[in-house]
Amino acid sequence: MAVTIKDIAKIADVSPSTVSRVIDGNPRISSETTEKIKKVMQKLDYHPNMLARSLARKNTKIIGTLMPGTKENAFKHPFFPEILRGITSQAYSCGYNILVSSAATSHDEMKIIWDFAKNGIAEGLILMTSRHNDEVIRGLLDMSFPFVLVGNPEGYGHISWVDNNNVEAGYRLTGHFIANGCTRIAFLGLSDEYLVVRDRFEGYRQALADNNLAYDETMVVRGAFMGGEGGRMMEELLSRSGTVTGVIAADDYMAFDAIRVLNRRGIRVPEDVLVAGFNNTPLADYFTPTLTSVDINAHELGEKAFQLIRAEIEEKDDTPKSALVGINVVTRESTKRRMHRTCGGVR
Amino acid sequence: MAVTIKDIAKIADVSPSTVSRVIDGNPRISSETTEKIKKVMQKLDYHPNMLARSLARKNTKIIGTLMPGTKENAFKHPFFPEILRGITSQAYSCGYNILVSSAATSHDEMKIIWDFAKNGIAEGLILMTSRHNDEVIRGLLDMSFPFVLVGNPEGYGHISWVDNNNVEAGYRLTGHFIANGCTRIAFLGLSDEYLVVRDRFEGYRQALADNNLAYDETMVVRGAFMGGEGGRMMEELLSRSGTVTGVIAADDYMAFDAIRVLNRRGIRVPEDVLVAGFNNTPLADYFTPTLTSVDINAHELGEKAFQLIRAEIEEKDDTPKSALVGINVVTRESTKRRMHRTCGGVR
DNA sequence: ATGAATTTTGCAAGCGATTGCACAGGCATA
DNA sequence: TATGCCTGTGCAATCGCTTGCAAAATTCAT
Repeated sequence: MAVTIKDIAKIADVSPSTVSRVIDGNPRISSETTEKIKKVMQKLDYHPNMLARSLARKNTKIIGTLMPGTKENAFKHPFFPEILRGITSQAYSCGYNILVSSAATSHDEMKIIWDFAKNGIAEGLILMTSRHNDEVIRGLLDMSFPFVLVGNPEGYGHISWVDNNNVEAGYRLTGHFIANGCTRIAFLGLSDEYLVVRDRFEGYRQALADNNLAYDETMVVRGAFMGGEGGRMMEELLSRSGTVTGVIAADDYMAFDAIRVLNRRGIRVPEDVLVAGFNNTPLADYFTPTLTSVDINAHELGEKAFQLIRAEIEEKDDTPKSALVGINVVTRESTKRRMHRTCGGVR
Repeated sequence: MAVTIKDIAKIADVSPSTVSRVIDGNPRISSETTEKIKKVMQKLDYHPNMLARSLARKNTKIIGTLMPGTKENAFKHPFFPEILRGITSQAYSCGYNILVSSAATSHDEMKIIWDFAKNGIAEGLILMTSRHNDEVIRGLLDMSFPFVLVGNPEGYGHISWVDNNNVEAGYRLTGHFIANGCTRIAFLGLSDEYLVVRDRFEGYRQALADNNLAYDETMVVRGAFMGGEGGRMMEELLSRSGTVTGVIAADDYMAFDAIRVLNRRGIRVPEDVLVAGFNNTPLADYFTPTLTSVDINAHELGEKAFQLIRAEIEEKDDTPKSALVGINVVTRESTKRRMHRTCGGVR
């Protein structure tokens, strides 16, 4: 088989323990023997067997991750992969490895998490599925298995998490509309399903309030976060009575759909109505008009998540930590106010 | 610590070997003892330690994967994550786990692969970065470490791979144009960097030939596969002399850029020119006009890749295997021929 | 030269499983 | 009763590496 620590020991004429200590960089080994052993390792292209090492040391330097399964068609949203990239890049520079899995059903999801936690292969978990079985979280908590949630921790008690400040995101995007002279701003896609949306909406309300704009329920349309309801919602909005000069959609794709409906009715964006979304999908740059959106810095979300879990594992400090990752409002054509007149609006 | 096989053995009043055999489903254990042991395992919520098991069995049921690093800004392209999903879904149903890593530099990339292969943690590798150091492949081959390449294997000798038939993809897409009455079809984005592109181009040429259309070099514009050169290429094409009635871009994003240039010049798609791309990004459905594109079935690519590597590992048959994954031409507005007149064309 | 103090190294017992082989019973056959 | 053959279990070595503790080698002071 492959070359083992014993082979090295034999050839270098020392004991395996000594070799082991050299691998570990233990200062108790004289520099001569260290040199000698290193040379042998080099020559034989020796790589320590991680499994054996992990077994003996009781640490694997492996973190498990669960990506959203098919149902959430979340992979249409490039931020999950981007989070994953953030995780792996940090992991790499810290000498960790990342185990990924994805499950179609929530039952499988739970099974995977459970295995990761129980079979000793992962030392910690990063959870990035949007909704979790409470049971899973409680289970992990009970066995005090380290994990961090990417997303809003609300309702899960005292756990570690990283997230954007979505209230701020909503607030700042709305502020951008207001700064552009919009006063009749609609919100598309409110739902109870995702906390992100609720928070973004909350930011929207706060911004209105802080700018002395009345909150108008007829400007809010409810609908699923994902699932292509944007068009329907926009139509519903238009069928109502009030004037609309701006539309904030809970997600970029929703905004795209909304814009298409507007165009179909001869309403121009941004000339007549300003529109923006969230998540800053690559699409936003290619759509016509290019879409103003809030970037959530997914890569950083992943990096932070990894840092948190690593800290928890290595420092054996299990008091929950958390981190907020900043957002950027990326302004593009869809909210570019014409200078020569105030925003027109429709109806 | 966690409960071990010995604990189970002690409580069930049998030896660890017997427990081990029950875990393994060994038929030599009587059904009574099996039952008894299973009950104990259940009660203590026992999960075998994968590390120990792997060490003893010399198999880990772990496959390593390398995702493209930042540079290739490949994550803009959702097919990489989609391939990964394909891999993980298959892996899950076969009881395997997937280790992912990503590297920024090709040096790091190589180091990762090397580690995966040498430290005994992965039994096989799925390579999905577009270009590899030949050195890596040769190294893997030399140590006869199982791996499969997602992409064109050309130039690597006799190895396992899965890929689309990109020649066919180009052929069929071009055929679609021709069937719609286009005869002056341009190809945007030819380059030597990626074999995919070369193959797609080859298909384009074959389709022209098979339909008795002359191949015209002035209809081909070279340019980088990724990197936003689509606009520039389209302009270059327009600055040339010939009539153009159709544009095939080597990639969707290129096509989007091209369409924008066309629109800016008052040339309408599809009324004046038909346009299509490859890869069927989600964007294709949202762009105006919606874009005809070739879907590469990334998910299936991933599934197949996993199946291949698994077969190679478990059957210990290291004769290289390969699989082609079918493609679909998804026709959308951008190539929808107006019925009342033939395709106009420009210049 | 001698004993103490300090390095430097080796022994051997794990880590938690697997597995070839031996062994204990039970049963049928001679 | 002895022999042979199953069937079901257990022993103990093994996988490759780590680590507490003790032994050996070296250094230093006296």
